[in-house]
Amino acid sequence: MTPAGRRIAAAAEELFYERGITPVGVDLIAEHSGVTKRTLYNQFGSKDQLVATYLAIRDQRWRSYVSAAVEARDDPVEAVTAPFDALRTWSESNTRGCAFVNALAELPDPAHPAHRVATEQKLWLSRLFEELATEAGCPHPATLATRLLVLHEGALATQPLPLDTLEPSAELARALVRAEPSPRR
Amino acid sequence: MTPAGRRIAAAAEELFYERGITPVGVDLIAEHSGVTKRTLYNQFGSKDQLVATYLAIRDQRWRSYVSAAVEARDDPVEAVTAPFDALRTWSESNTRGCAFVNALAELPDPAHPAHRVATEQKLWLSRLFEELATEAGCPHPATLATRLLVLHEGALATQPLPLDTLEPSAELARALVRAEPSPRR
DNA sequence: AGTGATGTTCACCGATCAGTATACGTACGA
DNA sequence: TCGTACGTATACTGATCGGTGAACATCACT
Repeated sequence: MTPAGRRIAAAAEELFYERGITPVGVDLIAEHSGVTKRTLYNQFGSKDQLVATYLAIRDQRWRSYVSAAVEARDDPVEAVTAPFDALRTWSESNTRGCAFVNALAELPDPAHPAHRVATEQKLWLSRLFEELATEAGCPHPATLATRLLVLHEGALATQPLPLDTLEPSAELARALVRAEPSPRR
Repeated sequence: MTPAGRRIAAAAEELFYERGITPVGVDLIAEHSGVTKRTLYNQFGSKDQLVATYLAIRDQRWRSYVSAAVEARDDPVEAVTAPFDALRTWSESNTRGCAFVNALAELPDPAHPAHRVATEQKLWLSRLFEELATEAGCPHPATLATRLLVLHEGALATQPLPLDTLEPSAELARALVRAEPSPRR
């Protein structure tokens, strides 16, 4: 990606996330990245393609963030709920909720690339939970993974409320992991 | 509300929910309701006001739906998780997720009436869970209510995924209620 | 010296946006 | 019978939308 392309992507990421996709026009993105609209179209071809790139970048950054939190844990049991710890610090600087859920809300067309990216992101987290649960020796990793995914998404979705849901969700998640017998311990 | 006003509101509800708020113009709503744009503005004054009305109507319908499901339960313990049963049938004909979460994704401005409606809807459900938990004799209704709310929103948010999360969420919710000692039983 | 990629400037396209103006019809209640 | 509310019809405003055309500048690499 060229220098101008990177500036465009950075501006698009911030504007799309903070203000939503539909209400943000390509002119605004070009202006914020100090670039002509012509350059934007030379680099990305269309707004839809720029949206897809925006989501892909976000997905990559988020996965790296979660993976780092998981690998920082030595205890395999603690590693299972590490994504909840990552969610706490992540959402401190991402107060507009999940970019993918928001994108799906704005783009009803299932053929839009946003749907593929969003679905794969959630499935990635689900698989991660299942793998971690298996490594921790939990007897029913698939069931546990589904429960943890629901708790994770629920905590994320209730962030804008004047309730503290993140810590209770993480606490319940840890309880669920501990409740399952861990033969390897 | 006049007959024309009702037709406009009905068309707005369907279009806003199915296609999103921003991409649906007032011309389209007027056309779908068989009404002139002039009539639309005579009745609602502005698009923002129409959006607020749309969300208020949806909120009212949803609360009635959940309340009916709760009141249909004789056992107070089963009543606690009745909103999860309501969610199952509700989401069968509402496949685009939560209208309020979607609206927040499109309307970042916290001053928009959509934010107030959405927040109050979630808090209403939270209070409902707490009241039902209290009536069922649960010793920690506030804690349980937060957990049930997170599970509910999580199940709702993961609906578009090719995973069955609704039934596992409801099952876990019932387990949480049963786990708490119920002195009244 | 030549060539292709990157980027700029500026003007432009048709379509759509939210919202308004004016004038006319129709039904109902005082 | 007269006024008022409800609704229609058509035309219009200025702004913004996503996207394009054409000409020109800069730089690196061969």
